[in-house]
Amino acid sequence: MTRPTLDDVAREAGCSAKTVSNVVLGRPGASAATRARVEQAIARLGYVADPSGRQLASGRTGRIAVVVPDLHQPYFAETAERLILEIERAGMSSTLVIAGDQESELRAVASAQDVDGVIVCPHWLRDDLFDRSPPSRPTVQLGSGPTRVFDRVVMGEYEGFRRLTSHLLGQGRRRIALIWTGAEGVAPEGARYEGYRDALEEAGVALDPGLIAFGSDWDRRASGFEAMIALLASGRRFDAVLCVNDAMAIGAMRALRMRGVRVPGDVAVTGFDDTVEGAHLVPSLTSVSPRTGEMAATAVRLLRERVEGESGPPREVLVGVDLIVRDSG
Amino acid sequence: MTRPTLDDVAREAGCSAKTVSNVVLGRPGASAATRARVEQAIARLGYVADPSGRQLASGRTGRIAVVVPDLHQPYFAETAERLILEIERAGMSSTLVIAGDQESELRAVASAQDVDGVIVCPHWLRDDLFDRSPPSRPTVQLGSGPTRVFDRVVMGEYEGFRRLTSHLLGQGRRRIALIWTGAEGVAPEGARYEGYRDALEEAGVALDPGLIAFGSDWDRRASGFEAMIALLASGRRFDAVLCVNDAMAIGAMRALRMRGVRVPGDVAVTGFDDTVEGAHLVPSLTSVSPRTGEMAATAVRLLRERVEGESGPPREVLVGVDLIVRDSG
DNA sequence: CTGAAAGCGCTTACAG
DNA sequence: CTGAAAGCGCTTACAG
Repeated sequence: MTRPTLDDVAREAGCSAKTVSNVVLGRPGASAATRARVEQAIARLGYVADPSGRQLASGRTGRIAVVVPDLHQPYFAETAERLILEIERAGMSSTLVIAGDQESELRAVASAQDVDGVIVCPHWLRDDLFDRSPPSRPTVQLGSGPTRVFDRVVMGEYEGFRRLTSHLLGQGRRRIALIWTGAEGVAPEGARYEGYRDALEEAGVALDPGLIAFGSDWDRRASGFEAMIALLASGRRFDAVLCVNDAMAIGAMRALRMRGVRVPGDVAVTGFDDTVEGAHLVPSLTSVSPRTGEMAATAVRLLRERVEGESGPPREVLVGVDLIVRDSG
Repeated sequence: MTRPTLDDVAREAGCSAKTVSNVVLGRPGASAATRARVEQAIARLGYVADPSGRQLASGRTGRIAVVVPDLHQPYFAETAERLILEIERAGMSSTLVIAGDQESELRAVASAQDVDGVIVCPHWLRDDLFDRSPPSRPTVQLGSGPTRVFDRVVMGEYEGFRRLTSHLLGQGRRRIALIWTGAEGVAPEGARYEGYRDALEEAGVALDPGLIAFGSDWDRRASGFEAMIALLASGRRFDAVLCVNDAMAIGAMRALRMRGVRVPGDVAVTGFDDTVEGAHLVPSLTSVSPRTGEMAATAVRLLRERVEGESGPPREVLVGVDLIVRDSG
């Protein structure tokens, strides 16, 4: 009553193990008649290939590691879900690594074990970390980040922020605040910021640095709340606020509601990520949707190519975004 | 420049592979001197054991499958996160399976491959499904569900609902509605319902079946919304609503806000699960916290015992809950 | 198109 | 306390 092995099937079918292996792997090298005999034997014995033997012999695990900083923030949960389903669709399995700090995030990439490759949604990684501990497996990065050593799938952050800003300007709003992640006083930079800046410039509206508020990002919702409280306390007037992501927008809306500011009447609020949570808020959150399905599929494709031996320099694929106008602005 | 193997280490240390294996596995059977030589050799060569060889030889993968219906509902995302971190703490790795329908949920349990055991948060499973396809690996169930074939870790659902109901009664509320999951007209049953019923009975308040509203549960938030719209449309008076979980409470609050009903002034609202999302709502959601950390740790412990050979009938561990009173009721 | 044999990198009785 | 050998269940050149 022990599990049947490849040899059992071979004996049952009257052929060699090699032939059974060929049939199981769907390879050529088996006449139709032999193939049929093997398939019958497999069905009769209820044979299922043992992954351990296969892994040891082939050097492939058929498994991909997905690395995210956490699962309690909707963006990462939804991204992980997309990736896992996409990996399964590709006939592989996955292992989800939750890397809650820089050390574990680095280890997940530099010491990946028991997987053919890694897809990482980075939070703390920087290029220089890999000088001493290079990735142990082919690695693809999903989402923005400061690293340039892997293949990258990036979302249209510039495009998204530019379109959000233009959309608010189109409503006649002129005092458009920005809720940003990072230390107070460190000037914003990067694609999202440039999209905001360029849209204002195009409309001839001066960018007021006093309208930029910072959240510390230990928790996205909490830091959006914190940033908005600070912005309100500053006494500056504003009629819209662009938040760097949905989670911070949710925190910001909470602060506005507590202070009795009406959304979108007094202030329009926008997010970025198009999370389910934002869609269910009242008022529902205007946001930018990053086409996460396409991003996940692209990340899996790039990684599989690397696993198959693709060398060459790091590649970058830019995936488009969609503006999702809802009730908040 | 190929990876060093156990034999390389043995040669370097001047001993047999078996001894190296003993040292790596932290087993007795190696003098202090030998152990030191082996450890030096390991460090010198940068040896890391290959999981494939280990798996094939030992019959153990060191990996546990975690099965959830999805990751975009906060309860499942947070539960998966807890489990994965707990599994890692136990020195094992995990593979997260997202089973979006009954067939894949059953397959994840009945045809688990390449793992030592399975922890499932069931959504569609029923006992009779396992008559024909029994679990292929030791399996533990986390959360309530209609199955009795595995070890189960269940939360204090009865206690939680009873305490929530008593809490609302203590505020003087008497018309306490219930937002439930399931088909219209199918009488509610189970621990949560009994907690509600018994608390009302204890207070001498008659249970009004007209105050029970049903959501179809294809999406929790959406079905909470749907159920509340129907309840409001029924014209029945109520001053509180107990929702079967946080996600449905979030949908219900959205409906109340849309209709201009004040929370908690006109109607108190409570959830169940204590999700981060509920805590960030305005007004923040009163809920019951299931001690998810303890549940996850218990599930992992039970499963490891089964993997180690524990036989015996299915066990059940009841984990307590905490009442979390916030602003919504 | 198919076979017999070697080998992937470990662990595990079996000896001593 | 340690060694030599067999074996886990596959795949992969090598032959024919």
